[in-house]
Amino acid sequence: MSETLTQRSIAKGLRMTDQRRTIAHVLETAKDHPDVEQLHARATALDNRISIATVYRTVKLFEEAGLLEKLEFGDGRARYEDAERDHHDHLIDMQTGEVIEFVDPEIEALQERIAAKLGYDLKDHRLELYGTRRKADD
Amino acid sequence: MSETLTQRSIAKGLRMTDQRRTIAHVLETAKDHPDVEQLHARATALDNRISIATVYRTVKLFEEAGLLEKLEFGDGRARYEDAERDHHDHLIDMQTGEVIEFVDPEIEALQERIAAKLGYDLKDHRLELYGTRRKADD
DNA sequence: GTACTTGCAAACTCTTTGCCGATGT
DNA sequence: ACATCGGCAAAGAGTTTGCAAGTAC
Repeated sequence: MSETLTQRSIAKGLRMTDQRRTIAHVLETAKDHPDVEQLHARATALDNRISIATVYRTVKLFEEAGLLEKLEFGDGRARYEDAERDHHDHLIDMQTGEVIEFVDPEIEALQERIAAKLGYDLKDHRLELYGTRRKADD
Repeated sequence: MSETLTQRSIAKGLRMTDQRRTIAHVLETAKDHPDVEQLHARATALDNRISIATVYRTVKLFEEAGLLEKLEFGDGRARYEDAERDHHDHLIDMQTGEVIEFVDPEIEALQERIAAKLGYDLKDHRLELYGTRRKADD
């Protein structure tokens, strides 16, 4: 489970090219939540034979293989993170765009409880929870 | 507080045109979470002098006036709902796109607690919480 | 009357795709 | 060798914007 993204890609039967290896490396070493343009910039810095189309194709490929998780925080750009990392959720500051990761056991239970109340089986559905909190609202 | 969107728009000093009135009416009577294209279709059915550009401009205007809340559920389309409605959160079925509204006091407390733990003052920031739950993952 | 609003079409941003030469296995 | 991949440029989807005519106040 602590294999590299490249190793897991190969294990999934994906063909490993220089471009994919570089993109995988960028993803693995990213400590933030880069969007595709940022991934491309970082990948190109390591190897300039990588087009943005390839970055899009690669992240989609990895996502469909279950290696990456796609995150969409409402700014119109998709972000990706390693699906093998420990589970956590995200809190977004809508003013600054800052992304805060956190883990809270309650939210896990909460999602399960709400899903159960609504008759959703989490084995069959992937659910995402969107909670909004306004500045001075209730 | 139970005024119509049109009334609240006027109260905010916005100029009230036929188009805006119609769009406001569509928003008010919507029981689902229509995207801009759906809003335009419904508005046009009532008055065909409304272009999609005006729908985009109007929802943005209303949002900036604090009358509407913009929802982005990761499908690339923005949705809007009346900001004066009772507070609630959303759970999205990522397979079907179904949007489920719910209220849970715990999630409110949770957001406040996490924000406090991270040193965020909810008076100054609008925070959104994204919780992901995979089908067979933990 | 004047500043604001609208429709239209063009522009813009993010993402996907067709074509064809290049590459992995 | 052969299927697959990648670069490029064009196309798509959703959204924004410049402009000139129209409207609210």
